[in-house]
Amino acid sequence: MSKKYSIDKIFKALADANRREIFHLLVVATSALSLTQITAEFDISRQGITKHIKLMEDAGLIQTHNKGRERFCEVDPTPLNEIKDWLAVYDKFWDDKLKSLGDFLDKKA
Amino acid sequence: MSKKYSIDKIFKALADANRREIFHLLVVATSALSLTQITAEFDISRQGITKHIKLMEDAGLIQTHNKGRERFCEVDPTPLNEIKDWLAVYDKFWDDKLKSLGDFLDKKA
DNA sequence: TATATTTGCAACCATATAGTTGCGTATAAA
DNA sequence: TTTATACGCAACTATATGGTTGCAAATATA
Repeated sequence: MSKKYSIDKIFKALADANRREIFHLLVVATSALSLTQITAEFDISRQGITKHIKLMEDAGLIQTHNKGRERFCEVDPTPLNEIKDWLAVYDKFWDDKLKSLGDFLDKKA
Repeated sequence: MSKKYSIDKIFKALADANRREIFHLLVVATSALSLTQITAEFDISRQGITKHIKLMEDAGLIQTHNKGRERFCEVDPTPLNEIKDWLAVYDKFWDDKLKSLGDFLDKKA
């Protein structure tokens, strides 16, 4: 089970409020949205949106497909698992640490 | 319960392999580490490390204190909760969606 | 066919990032 | 007191980021 996406790119993609809003918009949308539709929800230009989409696509968070002259975007939450896995390592570490502290205290008692 | 740390800064702090390694080093360390001690583990200069530490300190992921001529760093995992909270929103969203799909199918059956 | 819409590409700008080096200063050790 | 260590500050470089505009091409509509 090799890592499909770069965790650097995933963290970077999420480290921007506009991109997180785009992500949110695509999550709650009932269907794929075109670049123009997404642009309509923001104060930045279409090219700005395009760049954000590109970055998120490279991170695996968004998938796109062309239909006619339009380009539709939809969200793919899979890469979020990389972040969850990264976090889980430390949760486990601190959990184990607490447990061994408990064992230590039990022995003393 | 207001958000103490900027989620932008937290994501940004973690979006760099060197910084994640510094974080890891400080997690597994049994005590606080000085800048020189941290620098010894990396291929970049002390000033480079200093800059990374600053960024992580601004994100709340590291706390520092001076002792004599040395500056000690230790990790603070609290800001990771901001990320967990952010992720949880979407977990809940998709969970609810699945549940209502289940309800829908139950009614049809 | 002529016009309007959606997009991509390229150039550009300002600022941030990731890194360096040099130097001065404070603290500790000889 | 002299020397060595740990650090901060400032300047500098190269590249990335977040944004813009203008223009051309493809597709849809009148």
